Amino acid sequence: MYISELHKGIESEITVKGWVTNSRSSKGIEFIVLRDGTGYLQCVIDQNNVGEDNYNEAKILTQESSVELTGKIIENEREENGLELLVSKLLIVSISEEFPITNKAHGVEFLADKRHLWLRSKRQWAIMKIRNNIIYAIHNFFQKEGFVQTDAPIFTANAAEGTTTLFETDFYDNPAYLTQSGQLYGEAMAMALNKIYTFGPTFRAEKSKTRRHLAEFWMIEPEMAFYNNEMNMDVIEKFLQSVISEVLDKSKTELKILDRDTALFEKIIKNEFPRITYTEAVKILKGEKDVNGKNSLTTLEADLSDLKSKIEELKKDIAEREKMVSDTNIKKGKRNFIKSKIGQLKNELKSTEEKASYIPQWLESAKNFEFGKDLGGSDETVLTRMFELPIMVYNWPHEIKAFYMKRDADNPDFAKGVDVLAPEGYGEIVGGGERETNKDLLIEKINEHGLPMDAFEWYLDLRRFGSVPHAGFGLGLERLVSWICKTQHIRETIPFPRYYGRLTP
RNA sequence: UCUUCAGUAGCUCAGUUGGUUAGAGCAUCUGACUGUUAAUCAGAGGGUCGUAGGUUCAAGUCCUACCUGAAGAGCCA
Repeated sequence: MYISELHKGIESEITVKGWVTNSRSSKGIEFIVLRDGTGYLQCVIDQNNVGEDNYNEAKILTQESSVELTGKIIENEREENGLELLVSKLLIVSISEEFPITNKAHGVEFLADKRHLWLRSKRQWAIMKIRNNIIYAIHNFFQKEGFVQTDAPIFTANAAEGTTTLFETDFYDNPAYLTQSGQLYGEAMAMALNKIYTFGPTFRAEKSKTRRHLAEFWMIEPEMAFYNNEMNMDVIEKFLQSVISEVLDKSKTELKILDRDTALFEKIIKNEFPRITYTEAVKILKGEKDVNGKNSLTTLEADLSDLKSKIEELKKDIAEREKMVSDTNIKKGKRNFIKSKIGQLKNELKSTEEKASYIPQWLESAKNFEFGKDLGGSDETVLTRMFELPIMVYNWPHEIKAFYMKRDADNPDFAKGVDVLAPEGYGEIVGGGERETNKDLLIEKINEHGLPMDAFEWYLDLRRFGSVPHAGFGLGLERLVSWICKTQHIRETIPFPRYYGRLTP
């Protein structure tokens, strides 16, 4: 029986198969926390119940040893899931060698090296389950809305946007690149199937070293025929609300394990997202325009002074606890507990100081933002800080957007693109817009970007044969997972992350 | 690519102004304990201080270069 189904078997005799994730012992009694991939369960091995042979076997169980345990399921309020297994029989499947990942703290590099084992830990388990639910919710939404899922190729002859670095491979003695977007192919398929979406891996060879970047990530790219950018934004909003609402519903346990506050999500699924133009966004960023009485520059300054007082508090707290540790009368266990708390506080202090040190730079960068430029990571953080919900920034200067973005006839300097910025500093999770339908403008743009025209002949065909207005967007799956799970780094959101400097395991 | 910080036991870290034989917790092993929740208690083993040079009577500690990692910027989803 799977641990997730045990509530059906209370008071009955069942067998669970899994791995020992933690064990504690006392004389004549062993407590084992078993995980089977579907959940966690405390199992009690009492010498009086299992007999001496089984009990002696239980004593040699190491972390991650695999076992089959038979016994009676009983209710126990002290446990997280309210259940406990009174073991009557123990069968060892395999005794594990010393497991490198313990229940204590580990550094990021060590965990990344041991990713294949790290995935077994509770937090990673919860993230992977949420990732799965997000993927399911995405398909669910599009399928219900009548979209057809199609696939774009991974090998491509050239760049879609030309600006970013590509991974080059050898394709039968010719250079080929790993795709950085399936969008152009999505457009072709939308002309054949109307509303479509692609769901596949994409690759960017940028040497980005931030907590928001991966070299290999999964992207969802819907494309809709006969849609303009306003309709596109409506879809994005409905889509994100639908996914979040489904995750809220299905991933309660996992969100709790991650200690994720879901109040924000409740608001998101009930309220329209603010839509602001790039021009407005710049004004807000520079502090020239307030949002609900809030000014970006003063908000940032207030954040800074909050951080500073937090730093003082932490320092005081640490000093007090260090005094407690130096007391010789204190019990060893208590002292270790305080020591580990001090370690935690020191880490918190370090990251708070780091954060505080960046704010003045962010302030400068916000104040001096040059109209016409793309929003940087810090600008996005400042901007989203002004709103509670995700925000949609639309109508961007056409020069900083891709060649296929539709020019706004009323404001020729702008293109009908839209970016969705996630709250809490998670940045851009969606980028999209309406596509250019004017073939001559497209040709002009392709030349401007210095792209090889012959590689885009097929794309221009889409404008030659029954061209229609159409729009779409791209969602970075890992960015969404990262935000929903509130992870420290995007590398926790994919089973085996690939990023600058990381190719194994 | 740039800026800042870091690299000491299997893991997480401490190591004061350069000064005796390099320290703790966890993990491992041995023992104690009949309801533990990161269990606790007693004991044991475990080190090329990232690498290479240099300064010095003396370097984990100071200097230089390189390697690796982290955070941020740039670029982006």
